[in-house]
Amino acid sequence: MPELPEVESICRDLRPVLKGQAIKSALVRRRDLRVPFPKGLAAKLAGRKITRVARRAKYILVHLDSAQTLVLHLGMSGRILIQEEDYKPQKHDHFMIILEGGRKIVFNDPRRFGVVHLIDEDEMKTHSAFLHLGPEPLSNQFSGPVLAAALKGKKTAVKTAIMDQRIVVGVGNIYASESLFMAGIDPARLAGAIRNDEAESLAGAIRAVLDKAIRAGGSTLRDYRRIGGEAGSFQNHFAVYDKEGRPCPGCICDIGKTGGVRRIVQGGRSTFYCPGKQG
DNA sequence: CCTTGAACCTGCGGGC
DNA sequence: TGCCCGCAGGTTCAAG
Repeated sequence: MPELPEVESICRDLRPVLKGQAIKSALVRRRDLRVPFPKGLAAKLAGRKITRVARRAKYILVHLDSAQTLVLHLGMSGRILIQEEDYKPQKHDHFMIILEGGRKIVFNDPRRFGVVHLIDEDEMKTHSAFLHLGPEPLSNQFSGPVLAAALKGKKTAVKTAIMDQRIVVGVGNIYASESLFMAGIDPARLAGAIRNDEAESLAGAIRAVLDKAIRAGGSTLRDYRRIGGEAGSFQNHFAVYDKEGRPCPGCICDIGKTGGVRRIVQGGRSTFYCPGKQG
């Protein structure tokens, strides 16, 4: 489900709700998601105060006054929803934090590809989840030259490469297709064959697409919601994702000839592109 | 080291 | 109606 824009939107929504709040209790309703819940999680959260909420890659970071950080990953279908005191757990509500005052922060994830860690503050760089992450695309750590260097020598398709979290974080299946369209690059091109000027354009496109998507509150296809249950709206602005057979925006190609937006499978994932603009 | 493909899990929509 | 298939915003692990 969530790529960087969705996770960032959730963090921004969560920040004013959680910052400075004390945790009354927590409820763990099954022993694992993709990996087991941390041992003694509920006991370690009870009584803690939340100091700040941040994001790294597709992880939500809830910093606590115990010099520990609650790390949440939403996998494909995860949601975080704010509920009031009288809320009763529903299907796939696996984990819940109850704040002083009664509000509940609910982690719901049908497919259970999500992850919850509790790590020491000083593990932020050494923990296996963060060890091999690439640069944040919206930071000044990321640029055309940085991307060009990371793609150099890679034998995978450029589309697969920009979804590799070691190259750049936060880009998933939707925004990979959208960024390559904006940059006018054929997704099947070999990463190692991307020229410097193309890497420059692609880096800019990644930033622009992610930024626009954040401002739209992310993309809602099925599972993703804001913390109040509202949908994002960037799905209304997709150029190519899930648009097979349709013309791309402002298309000048002969649809009768090209067949419009094309869908291919790369690394087991759907890729959408315009054969005219990205040929 | 690198690359690829399968696996993890539930739900939904389409075709028969 | 029911069943089977393919498909879905991600990551990890084994095998080549």
